[in-house]
Amino acid sequence: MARDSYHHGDLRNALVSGGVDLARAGGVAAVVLTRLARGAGVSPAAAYRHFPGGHEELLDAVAEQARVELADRMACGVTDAPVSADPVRSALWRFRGVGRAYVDFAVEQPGLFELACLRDHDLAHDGGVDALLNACLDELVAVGRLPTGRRPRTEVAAWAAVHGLALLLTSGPLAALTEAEKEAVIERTLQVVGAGI
Amino acid sequence: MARDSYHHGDLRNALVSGGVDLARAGGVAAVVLTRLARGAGVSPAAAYRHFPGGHEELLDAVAEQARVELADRMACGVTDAPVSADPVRSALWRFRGVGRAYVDFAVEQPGLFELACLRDHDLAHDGGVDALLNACLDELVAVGRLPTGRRPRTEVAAWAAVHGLALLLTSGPLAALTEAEKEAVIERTLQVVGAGI
DNA sequence: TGTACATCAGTGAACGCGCGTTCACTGATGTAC
DNA sequence: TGTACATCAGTGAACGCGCGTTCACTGATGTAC
Repeated sequence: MARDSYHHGDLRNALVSGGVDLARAGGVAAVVLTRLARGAGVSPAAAYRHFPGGHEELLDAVAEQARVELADRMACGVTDAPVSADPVRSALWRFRGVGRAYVDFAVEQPGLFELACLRDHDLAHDGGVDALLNACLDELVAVGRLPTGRRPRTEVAAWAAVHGLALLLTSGPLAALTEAEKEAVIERTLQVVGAGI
Repeated sequence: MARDSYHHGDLRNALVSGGVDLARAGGVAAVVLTRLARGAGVSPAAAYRHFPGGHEELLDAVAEQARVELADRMACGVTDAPVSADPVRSALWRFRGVGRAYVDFAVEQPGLFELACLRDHDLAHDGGVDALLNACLDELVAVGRLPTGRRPRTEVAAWAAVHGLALLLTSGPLAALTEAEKEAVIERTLQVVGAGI
């Protein structure tokens, strides 16, 4: 954190990764520019040289990083899914894995998850949440599990279910549930979505 | 708003309903104690006589009111649902109606919806969101549409779907959708949930 | 190879805003006698 | 029926905190000549 020379050398990255740490611990509200600068051993004004847009721009950068971590986690959920001889089963496992990863990330990193949901009004970026989800659904169409006619907007339905579940579990009425109960409601929700598409 | 006598007479109610108005317009962030008192024609300190817990207690009261409005709306969604000769179809329409009302409320009153979701960690209150939803699911069991074994935690799955959808539509990436597209994603989501339970 | 100078990354101190909260005090109300 | 007094609902002014943001200024870096 502290530095030797007058110039920091990599302040922008230091601020973003410090912001991720703050977000991990306390969500959006914890990502305070002043505290962040102090954490990097720098005066508050120094941050403005790297983020001309001030706090908002800094928050966007941290949120983007959070989104990358979420997407990574979801990609793992797909990769690590069991593989069956039956391509339909395999596709369902992957679809399930991507949803499961979304919820798991939210439960394990509620602060980062909150950031990831922030100001993400751009649906078009590749490699993001929706791209991964869409790939799974496309595969379900390809293997014949999901009729083409029902493909449109199915990604929204699936996303809504895991998104809502994530919020109910982290910042909602289900936050007080035991681990076992959380596990059970996650399973049931994924089951309903898997059966309903 | 302005008053004639030195004593207001009904300040507590005036503050709560003023809070609802502010929330309707700007969500939680708009429910500012100072502004609220000014709106009621009263000094800020006066509010503390009716809400010893200060801002937090006031917010709780406003949130409770928002929850009542949401529950009313959901009750209408059940009441106004089409009735069929087939009890299974009727039960499904009512189930669908309750979810639809939840999402509609969120879309039409995003500010109030935000309040309603705030600090509602009490699942046990009757007449609330979960009570209405549970009643619909119990009916689906009664008419034989939902096997008893699958009844547990199904209310969470259904809630999660409409809750997530509501948030994606109001404060999420789907906020920019056209009315027609919103309508379509709501329909598809309700369809998936209805089919999946 | 050294020197002048533009440029860039920092300092540190302070400002300002919004908001929740407090405090000593006052105006009205109602009740005991 | 009137009067003293406790009680309660208000006033208004100010405090304090947290935080984003700004400004004049300084320390380091690198490049032209």
